[in-house]
Amino acid sequence: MATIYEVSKLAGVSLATVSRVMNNNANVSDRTRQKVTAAMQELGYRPNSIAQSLASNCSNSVGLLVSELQGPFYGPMMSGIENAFRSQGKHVIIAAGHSDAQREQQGIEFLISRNCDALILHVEAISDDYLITLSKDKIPFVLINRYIPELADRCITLNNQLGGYLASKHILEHGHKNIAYISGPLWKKDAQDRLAGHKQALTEYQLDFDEALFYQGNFMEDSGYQGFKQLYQSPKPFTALICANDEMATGAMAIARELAIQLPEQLSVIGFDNVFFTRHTYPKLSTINYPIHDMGRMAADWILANVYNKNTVPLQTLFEPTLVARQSVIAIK
Amino acid sequence: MATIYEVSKLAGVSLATVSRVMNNNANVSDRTRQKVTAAMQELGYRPNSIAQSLASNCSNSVGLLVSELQGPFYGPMMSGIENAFRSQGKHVIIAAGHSDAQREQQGIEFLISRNCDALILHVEAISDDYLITLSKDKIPFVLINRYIPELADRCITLNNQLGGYLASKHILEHGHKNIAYISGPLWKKDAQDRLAGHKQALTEYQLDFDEALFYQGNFMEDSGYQGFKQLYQSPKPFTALICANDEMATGAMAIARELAIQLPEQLSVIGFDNVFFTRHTYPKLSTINYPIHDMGRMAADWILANVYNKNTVPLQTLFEPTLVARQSVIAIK
DNA sequence: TTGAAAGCGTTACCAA
DNA sequence: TTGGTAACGCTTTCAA
Repeated sequence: MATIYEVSKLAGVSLATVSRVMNNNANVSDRTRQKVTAAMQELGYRPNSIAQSLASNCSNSVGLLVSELQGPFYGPMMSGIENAFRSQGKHVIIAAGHSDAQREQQGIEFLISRNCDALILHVEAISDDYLITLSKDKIPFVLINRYIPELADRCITLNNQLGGYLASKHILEHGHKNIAYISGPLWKKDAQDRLAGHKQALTEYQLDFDEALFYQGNFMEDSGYQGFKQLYQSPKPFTALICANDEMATGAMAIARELAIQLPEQLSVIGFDNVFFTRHTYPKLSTINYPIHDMGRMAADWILANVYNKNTVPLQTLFEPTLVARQSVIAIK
Repeated sequence: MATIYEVSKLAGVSLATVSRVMNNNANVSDRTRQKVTAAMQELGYRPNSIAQSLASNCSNSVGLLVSELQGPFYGPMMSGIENAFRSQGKHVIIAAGHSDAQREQQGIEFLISRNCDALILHVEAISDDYLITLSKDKIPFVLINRYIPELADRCITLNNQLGGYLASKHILEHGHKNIAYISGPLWKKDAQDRLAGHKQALTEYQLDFDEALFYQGNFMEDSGYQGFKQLYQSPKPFTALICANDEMATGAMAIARELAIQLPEQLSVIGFDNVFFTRHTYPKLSTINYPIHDMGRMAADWILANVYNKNTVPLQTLFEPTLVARQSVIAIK
């Protein structure tokens, strides 16, 4: 591989000059620039990005930590992020944290050891304290789907409470009064907020929240399955079910069908997230849109602006969910 | 950040010695090793991986090019790969090629410019010739889901023909005789092979392949939808539908339902790939399992063995599909 | 506008 | 078993 040294020799200029035309930075005369460019072409020169990183103290890489590489939620987020960075010549290094505090921490350390210029973190289990401490290090990072007051400006979040409210309101508007709710694990802030939104809507409609119609799941399909089974066995009847995410809604629909419940005639169901497979369920699942792709893009923009000093779109940290009404919610008879 | 130099000073040894204990390579006396380790600890020393890369001419990074970061297929593959590498201290840089020749090529060049030690490529549009030429460069790579005779030892593939055969046989065993087929784009080898397997099964059952019951889709959901619509309008009746992947099967099921066709009573459907959402369809989709996670892992193992000289599991390049019988295929009445 | 030279933080070779 | 020192391929002052 040709080096900058060979280019400079062939072009009859100094290293510094070659470096300048590469970064088309300083003032280089047209004539010189041409000579250098020609030499590069002739040698098929490609700058060594590692050497550039070492000399400039900038690796042009950003670390991305997600809970899972698979599953419907993170794909669109990664996609938005990769896109934004690649067009700017930055690359993204991925790691999975598996919603486990220790593995998340290992992931972060791994990414740091890779000399990333910045981090995008979708972490769930790691403590606020750890992140606050981390923010005192020199490595910049942005948080997706997590709000820590001390780090407010780098938290890109969804208004989960509003989402929960919209879901419940949609159900309530269809005349349902006996509504079951399967939540996410309540140690997670988003699960809490979605539930809070639900309660808010209930209050608005002068309905009481009924513990007997509540089940705490873990955001995974199977807990929707188990949750529904349990709720169904309770003496309380209900005509609608709100699930705090689409995966649990899918699990619930599966068991409902096994129990020979007609959907949506006998039971209206609504999910949350609007992952792509909600289009594949039958009936098509009504849900709340989580603009995760855009939020990923925004995280990338934040870093482009704050770390790489690029001009980007105006930064935004709070995103709004919207209702996606499909066919799984119908008016009560 | 502490450097190796400060460590050497604090420990009272040379740079070389510190480097040795880091790579716990050469013969270092216990006493010296201890001193150095203590010094590292005291300074909170972390090696600079960029400098290591430059000096050792090894970036410890491998590039991963997939068609899409989102969608159900690539997640499990990326997951298998990331896992295998991280446990070995390698990191993976991702890029998307979007099934477009030019973007795939740009992706490869981008990854090369990042000084990856090796590449894992899931490319569809780029030509064999390009890849053969690339193989003459010094950068090693392995191909997933693509077979090029000249590069046979680095092609990790599925026996797609067998898969197509299994799918059709499953349908045939249930007594169906009028079978429609929605294929992938036939410029893709996997689409061809799956179709060939279908024809093979047909022959075995002494049935003719009927052009009127064939539609060429593009592996995307909507082409399943459109394909079914068209097939259904043709005068030929059919009792079973084979789709060359699960996404198209989902699209087909959606329109079938719109047309008030009872599934699976009036129409049996089988897909291909066994992506996770096949569990969410109704009826649950029978399909052919594509062990993409394992194949990703194997690609990683190949690189670990051939590029990083690690001992791994025995290498395997050809994988076998298996039938996953669920509820979308029933015997003809 | 250009060049010389000192880094950047390691590894790896050659001596001792 | 250790140390000295030249790479690795660039960027970035500082001078000219």
